[in-house]
Amino acid sequence: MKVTFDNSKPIYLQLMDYFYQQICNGTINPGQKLPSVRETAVEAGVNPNTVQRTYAEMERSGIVVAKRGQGSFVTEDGAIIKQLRETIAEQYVTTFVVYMINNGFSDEEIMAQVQIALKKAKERGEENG
Amino acid sequence: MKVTFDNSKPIYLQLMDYFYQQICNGTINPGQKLPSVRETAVEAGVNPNTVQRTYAEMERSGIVVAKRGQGSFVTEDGAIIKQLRETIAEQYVTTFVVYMINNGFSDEEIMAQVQIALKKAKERGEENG
Amino acid sequence: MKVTFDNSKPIYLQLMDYFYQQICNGTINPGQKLPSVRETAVEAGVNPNTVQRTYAEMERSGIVVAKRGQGSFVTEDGAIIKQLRETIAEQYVTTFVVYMINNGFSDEEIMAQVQIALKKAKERGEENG
Amino acid sequence: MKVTFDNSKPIYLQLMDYFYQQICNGTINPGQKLPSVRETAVEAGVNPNTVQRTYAEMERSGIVVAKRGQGSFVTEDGAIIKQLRETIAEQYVTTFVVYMINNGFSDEEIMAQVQIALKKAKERGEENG
DNA sequence: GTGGTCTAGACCACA
DNA sequence: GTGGTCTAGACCACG
Repeated sequence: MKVTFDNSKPIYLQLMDYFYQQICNGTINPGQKLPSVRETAVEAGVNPNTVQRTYAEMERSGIVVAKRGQGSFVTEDGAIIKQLRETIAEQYVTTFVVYMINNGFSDEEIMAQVQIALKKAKERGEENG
Repeated sequence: MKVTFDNSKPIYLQLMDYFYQQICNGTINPGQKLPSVRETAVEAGVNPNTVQRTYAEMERSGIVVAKRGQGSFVTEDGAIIKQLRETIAEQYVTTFVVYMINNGFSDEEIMAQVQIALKKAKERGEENG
Repeated sequence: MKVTFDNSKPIYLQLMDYFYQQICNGTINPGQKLPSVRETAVEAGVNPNTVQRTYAEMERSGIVVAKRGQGSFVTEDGAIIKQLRETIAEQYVTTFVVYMINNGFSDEEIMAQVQIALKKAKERGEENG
Repeated sequence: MKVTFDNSKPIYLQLMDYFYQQICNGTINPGQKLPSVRETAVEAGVNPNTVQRTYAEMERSGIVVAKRGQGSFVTEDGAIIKQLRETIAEQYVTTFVVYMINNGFSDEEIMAQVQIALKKAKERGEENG
C-alpha cells in the first residue's frame, strides 16, 4: 500500500478515496477482507482512530460490511459496487466540467486538454482499462 | 455578483475561485479595479476579514495588485493572466484524469463521460466560449 | 521566550523573524515541535489569530509543517533551513550595503562602521558564534 | 529622478529616504532648492499629498527649510547634514549587525558577507566613495 | 474611502 | 488539545 496525503482534505476521506479506487479498479474484489484497522493504520502511517473513521464511513455507504470478530469486508453485491463507480465518475466529471466552463474554456479546449492529460498519464505509466 | 458557498472548502478560497473565474473568462479585464474589500464583503454576505484574506491570497499569486488607498487591481500583465488560465486548466484536468484512471476508467469511458457532461451543462444553460 | 514588538512592522512578521532567528541560530532544531498557537499567543502576549498568521506564513515558506491535531513542526530538511539562513543573510546584507552606498559611504567607511557595531554589540553582551 | 516604491513601508518614507540619499551622497548640495511638490509628485508618479508629507517630515528634521513663496531648500548648515549622514549610518549598521548576530552569524561570517555584497554592488555598477 | 492589522470570542474537524 | 476558519468590531496609516 502506498498512499500519500495532502492538506486539501481530511486524511480519513483521502483514505476512503484510496479504498474506493482499489475497489472500483478491481484491485480489491467484492467480498474480500480488508486489512484490519490497526494494520492499515501502521501501513498508512496514520492514527488508528482515523482509519476507524474511514471504515465507519465506508460501512455507512454500504460498500463495506463489518463482521463481528472477523473484520471488515467489501460488499459482495456487485450492483452496489457498480453504482459506486458510476456515482464517483459522474460526480468528478460534473465538477470538472462546470469548473472548466466557468473559467471560460470551450468544449473543444476541454476535450483537447483531457486528451493531452490522458496521454501524459500514460507516459507517467499510470494504467487503466 | 452571485456567489454561493458550500462546505467543501474555506470561503476565502471559494471566493478566490470565483474571482479567478471572472478573470479567466474575461468578465474582469486586466488592469481593472476590483470592488473594495468592504463592498465585496457586503455583496458576498461575508465578513470583510474573509474578503481581505481572499484579496491577500490573490495578491500573493501576482494576479492582483493592491494600491494603498486606491483599491485592488487585476494585474495589467496579460501573460500572467494567461498563465493563470493555463495553470488552472492543467491542475483541474490532471486531477480529474488521474482520479478517473485510478478508479479504473478507460480512456474511451472518460472521453464519453466528459462529452455527456458537456451536453448536460449546455442543457442547464451554462455558457462558455 | 522573550519577544518585544515595535511599530516598524506587523506583529505577525516580527514574530516570524523571531522564530526564524531561533531556527537559524540553532535554538530550535530541525524536526522540533513548536509551541502550540495558543501557547505562543500567551507567551508573546498577543492574540491567537496573530500567531496563527505567523505560523501560516512560515508554513507557506516551507520552514514549518503543520500536522493536524498534532502541532506545528520545523521541517526536518536541513537543506531548507540552511537555505533560509543564507537567504536571510543575503537579503539583509544586500539591503544594508545598497543603502550605505546610496548614502555615499565608501567601502572602507562601511567596513569600519560594521567593525565598530560588532564591537559595541559584544559590549552589550549579545552573543554569536 | 528614478525612484521605485515597494510595499514594505509608506511611500512618503521611501521618498524621504531617496532625498536623504541624494543629500548625503552629494547629488543635492546644501542650500540647493528642491523641486516643487507638484513637480516631484509628477516625476515620482505619486499623489501630491504624499510628497507634501515627505517635505513636511524633512522640514521637521531640520534638513529642509521651506521659504514662503520660494520653495523648499536643503539646509545650508553643513553640520546638520553631516550629522544626518552619521545618524543614518549608525542606525542602519546597528540594525543590520543585531539582526545578523541574532540569526547566529559569527563576526567573520558577517564581515565576509559584507565584503561579498560590496563586490557584487560594484559589479552591478553602483558607485560610492 | 482604501487596504491592512489586531483583538476577542466562537466554532469546527482532526488526532 | 491542535490547527484552521469565521465573525464582529475596532483602529491605523495612506492617498
